[in-house]
Amino acid sequence: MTMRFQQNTLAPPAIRCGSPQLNPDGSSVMAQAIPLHQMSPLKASCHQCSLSNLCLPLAVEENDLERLEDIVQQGKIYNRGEHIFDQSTPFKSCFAVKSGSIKTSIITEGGDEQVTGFFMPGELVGLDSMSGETYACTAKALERTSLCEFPVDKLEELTGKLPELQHHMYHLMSQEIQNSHQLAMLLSKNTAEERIAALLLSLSSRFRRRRMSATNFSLPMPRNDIANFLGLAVETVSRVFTRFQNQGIIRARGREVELLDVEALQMVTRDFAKQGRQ
Amino acid sequence: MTMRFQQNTLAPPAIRCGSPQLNPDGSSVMAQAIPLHQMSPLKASCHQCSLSNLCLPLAVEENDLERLEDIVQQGKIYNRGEHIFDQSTPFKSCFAVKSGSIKTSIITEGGDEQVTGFFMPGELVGLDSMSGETYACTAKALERTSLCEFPVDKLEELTGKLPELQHHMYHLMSQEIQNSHQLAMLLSKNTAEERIAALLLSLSSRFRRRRMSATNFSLPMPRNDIANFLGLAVETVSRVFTRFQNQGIIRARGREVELLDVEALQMVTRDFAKQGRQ
DNA sequence: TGATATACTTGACCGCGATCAACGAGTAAG
DNA sequence: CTTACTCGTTGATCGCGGTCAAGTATATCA
Repeated sequence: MTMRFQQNTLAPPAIRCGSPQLNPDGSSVMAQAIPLHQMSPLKASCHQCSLSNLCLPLAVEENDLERLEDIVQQGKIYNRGEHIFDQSTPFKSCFAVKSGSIKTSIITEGGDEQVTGFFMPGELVGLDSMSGETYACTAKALERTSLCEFPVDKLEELTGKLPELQHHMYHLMSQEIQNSHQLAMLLSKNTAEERIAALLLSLSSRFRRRRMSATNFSLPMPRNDIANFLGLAVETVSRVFTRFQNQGIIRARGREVELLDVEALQMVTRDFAKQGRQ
Repeated sequence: MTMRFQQNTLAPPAIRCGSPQLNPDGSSVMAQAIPLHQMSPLKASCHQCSLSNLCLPLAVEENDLERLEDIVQQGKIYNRGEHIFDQSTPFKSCFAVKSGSIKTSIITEGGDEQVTGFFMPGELVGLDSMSGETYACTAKALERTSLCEFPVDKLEELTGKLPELQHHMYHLMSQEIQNSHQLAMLLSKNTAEERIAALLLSLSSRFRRRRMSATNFSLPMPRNDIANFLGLAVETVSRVFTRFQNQGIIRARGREVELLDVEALQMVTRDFAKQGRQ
């Protein structure tokens, strides 16, 4: 019983061998429909969560789901721009994004920032922090965002009892490493156009996973964060966006993006320019 | 009882808060002294291994060490340049470096390579592969290298029973993520000189951890791999090495390196050029 | 309605580092 | 010894993308 769930990947689906497999049961209820300020101290209900096939419950038997619900604190709401934790916050919990989106970044003592990831509903934040007393990065809500909190001590205890869950944790962390390697690859080998194309495709496939439009979505993050994440200047990001637009590959107005020619985007990411050489 | 072990980090010690803590018992037996072709089907002896305070045994009680020894296949020897696994090899095991060193890299379908890490004695390879059917990268011995093999199915089973070991696995994987983030940061923000200084300091601290000279060592990898890892051209690496040499910061002849002025190297990594601005 | 940010775009310039090319040095095989 | 190879160094040129600068939305708030 091997469950696969690709979290937060940058690699275009075609490259990442075996593109994201979706459980073919369409849960139709959208996560966004959560009533505001649902500060319910009531018991969490992973059972009813529309993301249960993406999030941690994915790896938990129906019978054991209750044990996961016992440890999770559900539904904390963060406003746009709000800090969730930073490098000086004592590490206590991992967070699953329920709705909205967040960014994580490392901030050096020199003051400059490196965005290390964007996290969208169903994805788990904080896996990079499981080796220290404080969080290894800073997390900020990119929009109004709802998070489920998993205290790590409880979580570790539970994974010790549920082999499937433990396996899934290894799985997720391993994938986080792979994503980061992909990012490194992107940063060291690829042009500005290739990087941006890769990001757009990554976002696209992550929207698709949530059964939303894969070609028509709005970017959760400002150009600024895109630039930082991809190791570019904001101006360059802007230029590439307009270049893509002029080529008819995308249509972008502000954060609203429409992918007009996904194939073309994929062509950009694969190194067709370099193919002649090797 | 929290054990800390920094594996394979790129961040200069001063940045990485709380520099690597060493268990103050100096085990003097060198790992290199392993007789060639010791294909011993005999039981492994983590007890006697000089790296037991760096490697997985670090997180296992004296009493339980035997259970770890039960699952490990010890002492496989690989020659310089020899493949250990690649992206098409079915994922089966993680490997601990016993002596020598290896590099891991991703190779795209386009044929170009991105070196994702160098692994030295006491460090665990394969953590990025725990989410797929095959390894996520390609591993190659940089020199004559001896590895201990941990079959993952057995390992997962064991970590389910030994909470300390499970915790340590999370710890290591988390650190792998952090390292990769540090690399991404380096690649997207830092100049050639800063990247190379960071690598030299990283290697230095990893040699120190093994109680070897932190200022006088020989690079396990060719310039080629350094360049690839740091997202630079070989020529640039060469130029920076000679520049550092002319500045009296290092002395390098071939792979033999001597760090003459560690402080200066640290100065290079911190962004003193940028300090005026922010 | 205005004012003050913040986000995004576009243009002009220039520097770091890639690229191309040649060369030196060490090693192995004949 | 030559030949062929890999590895490392150094020089000359050029282009991508960073930087600086100005201008244009789009917000938020008094």
